[in-house]
Amino acid sequence: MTVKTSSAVHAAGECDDSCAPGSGLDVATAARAAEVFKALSDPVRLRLYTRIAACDGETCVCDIQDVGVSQPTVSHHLRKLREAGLIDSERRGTWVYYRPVAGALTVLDAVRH
Amino acid sequence: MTVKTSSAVHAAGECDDSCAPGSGLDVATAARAAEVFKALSDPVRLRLYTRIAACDGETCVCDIQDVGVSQPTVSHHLRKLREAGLIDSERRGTWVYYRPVAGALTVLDAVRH
DNA sequence: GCATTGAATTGATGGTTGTCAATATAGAGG
DNA sequence: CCTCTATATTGACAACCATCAATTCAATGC
Repeated sequence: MTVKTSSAVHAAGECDDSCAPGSGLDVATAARAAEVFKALSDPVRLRLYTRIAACDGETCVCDIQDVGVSQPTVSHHLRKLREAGLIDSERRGTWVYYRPVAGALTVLDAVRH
Repeated sequence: MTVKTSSAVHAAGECDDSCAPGSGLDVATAARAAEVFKALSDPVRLRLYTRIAACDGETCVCDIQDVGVSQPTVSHHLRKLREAGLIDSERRGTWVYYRPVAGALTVLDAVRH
């Protein structure tokens, strides 16, 4: 249902559900998708992730420290991304390497309708 | 994270930037994209948006009140979505109608690769 | 005018978040 | 052993957020 002229489309105290009531995401999908969106909702975190994801291989943490925040803050954001399942880390000697988790962003397609 | 064989890839005190240093989002784009992600980072807000976006036309607020939270909270979330530029509202008589802003999600493509 | 209904705002509250300084942990190399 | 360097963790603090009850605003109808 689309247009409704300002004439009395609605009965008293009742409004027509013009659009499908079951439309939109279900609760479970919305919860999971919201987690991913939340993980990417910070500018610093977004830049960290896109830099990691831009690499086909892996990225050394030492290469992505220049994002304007302190080292502990970078570590904090990387942990958030890891907990959200967007990236994966691996220690090799002194350095730690990060790489994107394949298919982690497919949940976002649920929004593109 | 799993430990791997430690072959000395890095020289002492210096780490190779194997990936392009200019990769990832620039500061401005990241800031804008993060706003959109943040607007969609709440389960309730996500369901509200997807229900509005699922409609080709417009959606009456009265049709999307059943998301498990109180009426003021729904209004609060709709305001957030409006401030983020994702939806648009219009009052017609007693009821208020919402519709998605076209192309508001194109920013998200910056992350998909 | 008054009463009613739908939606937005206000105020308060408990919880979460981003940030940094300080500290801890882990490995490499004496 | 000890020192040095690279990440991670802890603790603290201000800012923000999601939620609801109470109230206000807007429009309709009597």
